[in-house]
Amino acid sequence: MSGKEIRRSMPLFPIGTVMQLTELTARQIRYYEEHELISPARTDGNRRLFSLVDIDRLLEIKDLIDQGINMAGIKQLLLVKEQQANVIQQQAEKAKQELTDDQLRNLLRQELQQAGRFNRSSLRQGDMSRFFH
Amino acid sequence: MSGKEIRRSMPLFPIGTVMQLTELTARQIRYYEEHELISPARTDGNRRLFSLVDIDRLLEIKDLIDQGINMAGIKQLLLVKEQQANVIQQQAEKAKQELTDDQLRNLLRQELQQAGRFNRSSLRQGDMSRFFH
DNA sequence: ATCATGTGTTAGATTTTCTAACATGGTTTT
DNA sequence: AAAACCATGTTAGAAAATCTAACACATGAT
Repeated sequence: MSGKEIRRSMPLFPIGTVMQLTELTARQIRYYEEHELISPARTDGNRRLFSLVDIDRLLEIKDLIDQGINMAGIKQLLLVKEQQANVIQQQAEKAKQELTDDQLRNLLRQELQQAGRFNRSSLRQGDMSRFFH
Repeated sequence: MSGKEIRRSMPLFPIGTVMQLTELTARQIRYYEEHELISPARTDGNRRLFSLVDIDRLLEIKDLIDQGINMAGIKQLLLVKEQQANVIQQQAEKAKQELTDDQLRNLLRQELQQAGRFNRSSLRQGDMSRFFH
Protein backbone atom coordinates (compact mmCIF):
# COMPACT_ATOMS: atom_id res chain seq x y z
CA MET A 1 0.00 0.00 0.00
CA SER A 2 1.93 2.92 1.35
CA GLY A 3 5.20 1.03 1.62
CA LYS A 4 6.46 2.27 -1.68
CA GLU A 5 5.69 5.85 -0.89
CA ILE A 6 7.37 5.60 2.49
CA ARG A 7 10.51 4.52 0.77
CA ARG A 8 10.49 7.13 -1.93
CA SER A 9 9.84 9.74 0.71
CA MET A 10 12.57 8.55 3.04
CA PRO A 11 14.93 11.44 3.90
CA LEU A 12 18.36 10.40 2.69
CA PHE A 13 20.28 13.10 0.87
CA PRO A 14 22.08 16.17 2.20
CA ILE A 15 21.85 19.35 0.21
CA GLY A 16 25.24 18.84 -1.42
CA THR A 17 24.16 15.65 -3.10
CA VAL A 18 20.90 17.25 -4.17
CA MET A 19 22.80 20.13 -5.71
CA GLN A 20 24.71 17.73 -7.91
CA LEU A 21 21.72 15.64 -8.79
CA THR A 22 19.53 18.58 -9.74
CA GLU A 23 22.16 21.09 -10.80
CA LEU A 24 20.50 23.68 -8.61
CA THR A 25 22.42 25.91 -6.20
CA ALA A 26 21.92 25.67 -2.45
CA ARG A 27 20.46 29.15 -2.60
CA GLN A 28 17.84 28.07 -5.08
CA ILE A 29 16.90 24.97 -3.16
CA ARG A 30 16.51 26.91 0.08
CA TYR A 31 14.53 29.59 -1.69
CA TYR A 32 12.10 27.04 -3.06
CA GLU A 33 11.68 25.64 0.41
CA GLU A 34 11.08 29.12 1.75
CA HIS A 35 8.27 29.40 -0.77
CA GLU A 36 6.94 26.00 0.26
CA LEU A 37 7.48 24.26 -3.03
CA ILE A 38 9.30 21.53 -1.08
CA SER A 39 9.52 20.53 2.58
CA PRO A 40 12.67 18.50 3.14
CA ALA A 41 13.13 16.77 6.50
CA ARG A 42 15.76 17.90 9.01
CA THR A 43 18.37 16.05 11.00
CA ASP A 44 18.58 16.50 14.74
CA GLY A 45 21.22 19.12 13.97
CA ASN A 46 18.89 21.02 11.63
CA ARG A 47 20.55 20.02 8.37
CA ARG A 48 18.14 19.39 5.50
CA LEU A 49 17.62 15.82 4.35
CA PHE A 50 15.93 15.25 1.01
CA SER A 51 14.00 12.25 -0.26
CA LEU A 52 13.67 10.92 -3.79
CA VAL A 53 10.26 12.55 -3.89
CA ASP A 54 11.87 15.88 -3.00
CA ILE A 55 14.42 15.46 -5.74
CA ASP A 56 11.84 14.57 -8.33
CA ARG A 57 9.94 17.62 -7.29
CA LEU A 58 13.01 19.83 -7.59
CA LEU A 59 13.61 18.55 -11.08
CA GLU A 60 10.04 19.39 -11.94
CA ILE A 61 10.45 22.84 -10.43
CA LYS A 62 13.59 23.38 -12.46
CA ASP A 63 11.70 22.47 -15.57
CA LEU A 64 8.90 24.88 -14.79
CA ILE A 65 11.36 27.65 -13.96
CA ASP A 66 12.98 27.10 -17.34
CA GLN A 67 9.55 27.62 -18.84
CA GLY A 68 9.42 31.04 -17.24
CA ILE A 69 6.85 30.21 -14.58
CA ASN A 70 7.20 31.99 -11.26
CA MET A 71 6.96 30.67 -7.70
CA ALA A 72 3.24 31.25 -7.38
CA GLY A 73 2.53 29.52 -10.67
CA ILE A 74 4.73 26.59 -9.84
CA LYS A 75 3.11 26.21 -6.46
CA GLN A 76 -0.30 26.00 -8.02
CA LEU A 77 0.82 23.64 -10.75
CA LEU A 78 2.39 21.28 -8.27
CA LEU A 79 -0.74 21.39 -6.17
CA VAL A 80 -2.99 20.61 -9.08
CA LYS A 81 -0.75 17.83 -10.20
CA GLU A 82 -0.76 16.31 -6.76
CA GLN A 83 -4.52 16.35 -6.72
CA GLN A 84 -4.69 14.89 -10.18
CA ALA A 85 -2.27 12.19 -9.19
CA ASN A 86 -4.41 11.37 -6.21
CA VAL A 87 -7.58 11.22 -8.23
CA ILE A 88 -5.95 9.10 -10.85
CA GLN A 89 -4.53 6.73 -8.28
CA GLN A 90 -7.87 6.36 -6.62
CA GLN A 91 -9.52 5.72 -9.93
CA ALA A 92 -6.86 3.22 -10.80
CA GLU A 93 -7.45 1.39 -7.57
CA LYS A 94 -11.16 1.35 -8.10
CA ALA A 95 -10.57 0.30 -11.64
CA LYS A 96 -8.37 -2.56 -10.61
CA GLN A 97 -11.20 -3.95 -8.59
CA GLU A 98 -14.02 -3.28 -10.98
CA LEU A 99 -12.73 -3.48 -14.49
CA THR A 100 -11.32 -6.12 -16.74
CA ASP A 101 -7.70 -5.81 -17.74
CA ASP A 102 -8.71 -4.57 -21.11
CA GLN A 103 -10.89 -1.84 -19.76
CA LEU A 104 -8.17 -0.86 -17.32
CA ARG A 105 -5.61 -0.47 -20.06
CA ASN A 106 -7.99 1.79 -21.87
CA LEU A 107 -8.62 3.96 -18.88
CA LEU A 108 -4.94 4.39 -18.15
CA ARG A 109 -4.24 5.31 -21.72
CA GLN A 110 -6.88 8.01 -21.58
CA GLU A 111 -5.49 9.37 -18.36
CA LEU A 112 -2.03 9.50 -19.79
CA GLN A 113 -3.18 11.47 -22.76
CA GLN A 114 -5.09 13.82 -20.53
CA ALA A 115 -2.05 14.34 -18.36
CA GLY A 116 0.17 14.97 -21.37
CA ARG A 117 -2.11 17.74 -22.48
CA PHE A 118 -1.49 19.66 -19.29
CA ASN A 119 2.05 19.15 -18.11
CA ARG A 120 5.31 18.45 -19.82
CA SER A 121 6.69 16.27 -17.06
CA SER A 122 4.90 13.05 -16.33
CA LEU A 123 2.65 12.40 -13.39
CA ARG A 124 3.75 8.87 -12.79
CA GLN A 125 7.32 8.99 -11.66
CA GLY A 126 9.81 11.82 -11.56
CA ASP A 127 13.00 11.99 -13.50
CA MET A 128 14.99 10.45 -10.68
CA SER A 129 14.18 7.08 -12.12
CA ARG A 130 17.09 7.58 -14.44
CA PHE A 131 19.46 7.41 -11.49
CA PHE A 132 18.34 4.05 -10.17
CA HIS A 133 17.60 0.54 -11.43
CA MET B 1 24.67 -1.75 -21.06
CA SER B 2 26.45 -0.25 -18.10
CA GLY B 3 23.98 2.54 -17.54
CA LYS B 4 22.27 0.74 -14.74
CA GLU B 5 25.50 -0.05 -12.96
CA ILE B 6 26.66 3.52 -13.24
CA ARG B 7 23.53 4.60 -11.46
CA ARG B 8 23.63 2.03 -8.71
CA SER B 9 27.26 2.85 -8.14
CA MET B 10 26.74 6.59 -8.11
CA PRO B 11 28.19 8.09 -4.89
CA LEU B 12 25.29 9.78 -3.14
CA PHE B 13 25.13 9.14 0.58
CA PRO B 14 27.19 10.59 3.43
CA ILE B 15 28.16 8.30 6.25
CA GLY B 16 25.41 9.53 8.53
CA THR B 17 22.72 8.32 6.16
CA VAL B 18 24.50 5.03 5.68
CA MET B 19 24.66 4.54 9.43
CA GLN B 20 20.90 4.81 9.65
CA LEU B 21 20.25 2.67 6.62
CA THR B 22 22.55 -0.13 7.70
CA GLU B 23 22.43 0.28 11.48
CA LEU B 24 26.21 0.13 11.56
CA THR B 25 28.35 2.62 13.50
CA ALA B 26 30.71 4.99 11.72
CA ARG B 27 33.54 3.12 13.38
CA GLN B 28 32.42 -0.15 11.85
CA ILE B 29 31.95 1.30 8.41
CA ARG B 30 35.40 2.89 8.45
CA TYR B 31 36.92 -0.29 9.77
CA TYR B 32 35.44 -2.30 6.93
CA GLU B 33 36.82 0.20 4.49
CA GLU B 34 40.21 -0.05 6.15
CA HIS B 35 40.06 -3.78 5.49
CA GLU B 36 39.03 -3.16 1.89
CA LEU B 37 35.60 -4.71 2.12
CA ILE B 38 34.22 -1.50 0.61
CA SER B 39 35.72 1.46 -1.24
CA PRO B 40 33.38 4.43 -0.98
CA ALA B 41 34.10 7.49 -3.08
CA ARG B 42 35.25 10.76 -1.54
CA THR B 43 34.14 14.33 -1.97
CA ASP B 44 36.66 17.01 -2.80
CA GLY B 45 36.79 17.63 0.92
CA ASN B 46 37.58 14.01 1.71
CA ARG B 47 34.19 13.04 3.10
CA ARG B 48 33.07 9.53 2.20
CA LEU B 49 30.22 9.20 -0.29
CA PHE B 50 28.49 5.84 -0.57
CA SER B 51 26.54 4.34 -3.46
CA LEU B 52 23.64 1.93 -3.40
CA VAL B 53 26.13 -0.78 -4.28
CA ASP B 54 28.19 0.14 -1.23
CA ILE B 55 25.13 0.01 0.98
CA ASP B 56 24.05 -3.34 -0.36
CA ARG B 57 27.53 -4.57 0.32
CA LEU B 58 27.49 -3.25 3.87
CA LEU B 59 24.23 -5.04 4.51
CA GLU B 60 25.79 -8.21 3.22
CA ILE B 61 28.82 -7.66 5.44
CA LYS B 62 26.58 -7.13 8.42
CA ASP B 63 24.87 -10.38 7.67
CA LEU B 64 28.14 -12.25 7.43
CA ILE B 65 29.42 -10.65 10.63
CA ASP B 66 26.27 -11.83 12.37
CA GLN B 67 27.16 -15.30 11.17
CA GLY B 68 30.46 -15.05 13.01
CA ILE B 69 32.66 -14.68 9.95
CA ASN B 70 35.75 -12.50 10.31
CA MET B 71 37.19 -9.86 8.00
CA ALA B 72 39.35 -12.26 6.02
CA GLY B 73 36.48 -14.64 5.49
CA ILE B 74 34.12 -11.91 4.43
CA LYS B 75 36.65 -10.51 2.03
CA GLN B 76 37.01 -13.86 0.33
CA LEU B 77 33.29 -14.48 0.24
CA LEU B 78 32.59 -11.13 -1.34
CA LEU B 79 35.31 -11.76 -3.88
CA VAL B 80 33.97 -15.15 -4.84
CA LYS B 81 30.49 -13.77 -5.10
CA GLU B 82 31.65 -10.98 -7.34
CA GLN B 83 33.32 -13.46 -9.63
CA GLN B 84 30.27 -15.67 -9.65
CA ALA B 85 28.10 -12.71 -10.45
CA ASN B 86 30.38 -11.82 -13.32
CA VAL B 87 30.37 -15.29 -14.72
CA ILE B 88 26.64 -15.54 -14.42
CA GLN B 89 26.16 -12.20 -16.07
CA GLN B 90 28.43 -13.12 -18.93
CA GLN B 91 26.60 -16.39 -19.38
CA ALA B 92 23.31 -14.57 -19.28
CA GLU B 93 24.47 -12.20 -21.97
CA LYS B 94 25.70 -14.99 -24.13
CA ALA B 95 22.49 -16.81 -23.45
CA LYS B 96 20.38 -13.88 -24.48
CA GLN B 97 22.00 -13.96 -27.88
CA GLU B 98 22.10 -17.66 -28.40
CA LEU B 99 19.16 -19.20 -26.66
CA THR B 100 15.44 -19.13 -27.03
CA ASP B 101 13.48 -17.53 -24.26
CA ASP B 102 12.51 -20.89 -22.97
CA GLN B 103 16.06 -22.11 -22.73
CA LEU B 104 17.08 -18.85 -21.07
CA ARG B 105 14.49 -19.21 -18.37
CA ASN B 106 15.80 -22.64 -17.67
CA LEU B 107 19.39 -21.51 -17.38
CA LEU B 108 18.56 -18.68 -15.03
CA ARG B 109 16.57 -20.99 -12.81
CA GLN B 110 19.52 -23.32 -12.58
CA GLU B 111 21.86 -20.50 -11.73
CA LEU B 112 19.58 -19.26 -9.05
CA GLN B 113 19.46 -22.62 -7.41
CA GLN B 114 23.19 -22.94 -7.61
CA ALA B 115 23.64 -19.55 -6.02
CA GLY B 116 21.20 -20.35 -3.27
CA ARG B 117 23.23 -23.36 -2.32
CA PHE B 118 26.25 -21.22 -1.52
CA ASN B 119 25.14 -17.94 -0.02
CA ARG B 120 22.25 -16.86 2.09
CA SER B 121 22.02 -13.42 0.55
CA SER B 122 21.16 -13.26 -3.10
CA LEU B 123 23.57 -12.48 -5.87
CA ARG B 124 21.22 -10.43 -7.92
CA GLN B 125 20.35 -7.37 -5.99
CA GLY B 126 21.16 -6.36 -2.45
CA ASP B 127 18.69 -5.68 0.26
CA MET B 128 18.57 -1.98 -0.54
CA SER B 129 15.80 -2.74 -2.97
CA ARG B 130 13.47 -2.61 -0.03
CA PHE B 131 14.14 1.09 0.33
CA PHE B 132 13.15 2.11 -3.16
CA HIS B 133 10.31 1.61 -5.64
C1' DA C 1 11.83 55.25 -12.31
C1' DT C 2 10.48 52.30 -8.71
C1' DC C 3 9.34 47.81 -7.11
C1' DA C 4 9.22 42.95 -6.84
C1' DT C 5 11.60 38.57 -7.97
C1' DG C 6 14.92 35.18 -8.22
C1' DT C 7 19.58 34.37 -7.43
C1' DG C 8 24.56 35.48 -6.02
C1' DT C 9 27.65 36.34 -2.26
C1' DT C 10 29.38 36.84 2.26
C1' DA C 11 29.90 36.20 7.37
C1' DG C 12 29.70 33.77 11.58
C1' DA C 13 27.76 29.92 13.94
C1' DT C 14 26.72 25.02 14.21
C1' DT C 15 26.87 20.27 12.75
C1' DT C 16 29.05 16.50 10.57
C1' DT C 17 32.82 13.97 9.27
C1' DC C 18 37.73 13.06 9.29
C1' DT C 19 42.08 10.80 11.20
C1' DA C 20 44.64 9.14 14.92
C1' DA C 21 45.09 7.39 19.25
C1' DC C 22 44.01 4.89 23.20
C1' DA C 23 40.59 1.66 25.76
C1' DT C 24 38.16 -2.75 26.18
C1' DG C 25 35.91 -7.28 26.19
C1' DG C 26 36.24 -11.71 23.80
C1' DT C 27 39.18 -15.21 21.36
C1' DT C 28 43.35 -17.42 20.08
C1' DT C 29 47.98 -18.50 20.63
C1' DT C 30 51.90 -19.38 23.22
C1' DA D 1 47.58 -18.06 32.64
C1' DA D 2 49.73 -14.48 30.07
C1' DA D 3 50.25 -12.41 25.82
C1' DA D 4 48.53 -11.17 21.46
C1' DC D 5 44.80 -10.33 18.39
C1' DC D 6 40.26 -8.68 16.79
C1' DA D 7 36.34 -5.91 16.31
C1' DT D 8 34.42 -2.11 18.28
C1' DG D 9 33.88 1.97 21.58
C1' DT D 10 35.45 6.48 22.85
C1' DT D 11 37.82 10.77 22.70
C1' DA D 12 40.24 14.92 20.84
C1' DG D 13 41.25 18.32 17.51
C1' DA D 14 40.96 19.66 12.76
C1' DA D 15 38.52 20.37 8.51
C1' DA D 16 34.39 20.36 5.65
C1' DA D 17 29.50 21.04 4.91
C1' DT D 18 25.49 23.27 6.06
C1' DC D 19 22.67 26.78 8.45
C1' DT D 20 20.48 31.54 8.84
C1' DA D 21 20.55 36.25 7.91
C1' DA D 22 21.85 40.05 5.42
C1' DC D 23 23.01 42.71 1.61
C1' DA D 24 23.85 43.05 -3.64
C1' DC D 25 22.20 42.83 -8.27
C1' DA D 26 19.97 42.05 -12.79
C1' DT D 27 15.65 41.68 -14.92
C1' DG D 28 10.94 42.41 -15.77
C1' DA D 29 6.49 44.48 -14.21
C1' DT D 30 3.86 48.66 -12.71
